[in-house]
Amino acid sequence: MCPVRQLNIFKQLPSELVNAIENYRTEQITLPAKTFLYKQGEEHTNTYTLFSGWVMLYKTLDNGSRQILRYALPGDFLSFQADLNSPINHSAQALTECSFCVFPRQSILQMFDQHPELASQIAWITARDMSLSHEYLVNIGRKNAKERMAYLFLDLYHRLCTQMEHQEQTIPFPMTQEDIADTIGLTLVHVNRTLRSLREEGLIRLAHHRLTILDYPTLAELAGFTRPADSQPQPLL
Amino acid sequence: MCPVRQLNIFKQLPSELVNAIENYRTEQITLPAKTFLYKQGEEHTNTYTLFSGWVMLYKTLDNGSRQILRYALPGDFLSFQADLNSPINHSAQALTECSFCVFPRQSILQMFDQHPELASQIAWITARDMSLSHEYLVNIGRKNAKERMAYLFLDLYHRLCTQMEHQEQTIPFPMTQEDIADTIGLTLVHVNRTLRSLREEGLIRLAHHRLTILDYPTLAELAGFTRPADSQPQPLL
DNA sequence: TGTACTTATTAACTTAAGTTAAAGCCGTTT
DNA sequence: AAACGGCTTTAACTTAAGTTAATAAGTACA
Repeated sequence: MCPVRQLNIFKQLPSELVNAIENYRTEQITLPAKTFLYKQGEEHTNTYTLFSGWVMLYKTLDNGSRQILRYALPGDFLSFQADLNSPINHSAQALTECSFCVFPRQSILQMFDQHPELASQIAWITARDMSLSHEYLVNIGRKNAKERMAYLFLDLYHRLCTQMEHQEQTIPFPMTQEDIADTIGLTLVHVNRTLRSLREEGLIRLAHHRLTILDYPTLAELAGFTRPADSQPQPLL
Repeated sequence: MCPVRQLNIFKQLPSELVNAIENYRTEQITLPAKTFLYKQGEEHTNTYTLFSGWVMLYKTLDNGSRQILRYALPGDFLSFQADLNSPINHSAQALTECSFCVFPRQSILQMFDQHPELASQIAWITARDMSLSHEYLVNIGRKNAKERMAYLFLDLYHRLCTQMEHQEQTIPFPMTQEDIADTIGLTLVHVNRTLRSLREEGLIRLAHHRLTILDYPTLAELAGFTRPADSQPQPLL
């Protein structure tokens, strides 16, 4: 049984409701790093919540290039899309070993039926993801290489800290420089150059898949990063 | 009373439900072109559905630049954000004269209470907007100027056609070249150059705020545009 | 019907980021 | 510990897009 209680999606629900949900059959699965949870173009019948590990979500273009849409962290809700009957429009690939709770469409349908509060939680979560997606639009559309990278680092740093009560300046960083490039709309080579420059200015340290924020204020100023309001799920309206 | 029945958000609801909703007090307002529905940083207590006209939604950066997030077309749902208690994180400005249905937070709260199906409609709509936002991330992050512009034109063309049973190759185009620039992450001057090039290749005509698609297949190929599945609201799960 | 303002157009020049290519590094496997 | 593969780093060169600036064309309204 999946430890449902700690997931974002269920965090603010009254506990008798959570108990009810735990009684639905939900499967828990584990994936090794680099494997796919699902691939763009597949039919999908499940939705997932990420329980542990990092997942990257991306779209692939006809010309073979890739745009990473989002890094999913523990608690995030995956594979929810407007048209559940169409093939899924992006891929989800594990960056580290990951575990998920699986909700077959049928279970969700039943849960919605019996506990309509859930739908408003889903709306809430989708709206929060939307807001993140808008931030990244601004980031890619209107900032230069250093600013984009600083923003990416701070966003991940913050999302991880709020998720995990994690309070160091160092976070795990499982992505490669190519992943960074495909996230912020640059090339691998330019990411490397920019990284060097941030390093030489003493703003960050990034090595062996660990990122350290050395000068938070300067980095935040550079990124145009304003600490997001601490966003716990809450009654929608 | 707002002609609620035709709005996206209510389209698939059973008609006795729509009747119930029409009984809530909803105000209808009209705004002239170039005025604001709301501005980034304001507290907001209403949500809106756009009934007629075009609205642009954008974020403003500290350095004064602007990233347009989305053009809202008739039927779209506005000002819904994850944290309804925080100041709104973007601005909404009318591009043409617009009319809206206003739903005070209190009305929505009541409606949700009595008709939980509404929440899943909201989730559906938010997920659809999310998908559009992802498309634009790909567009800005991984395409060159001509491709981005071709994509923007085709997206608007399609969204307008599905909305309005509009079946010409010419659509109204109320934005300036500066607006285009702030949508696809380019400068005004480069937009003008790119526009000329598309015009010289006989792909489009754009003048006096009207856009004509002259060579759809070539434009679609260039943009990497695949016609989105006709996305009518539908039962969520 | 002219004046004022906003939008569009073009040219000349600069620069940030892309491309290609070659080494070097690191972790894993045998 | 050698050999392999995937990452990272750097350099040299190219180019797409940015900048600045000047002119022209629309549009609104007094």
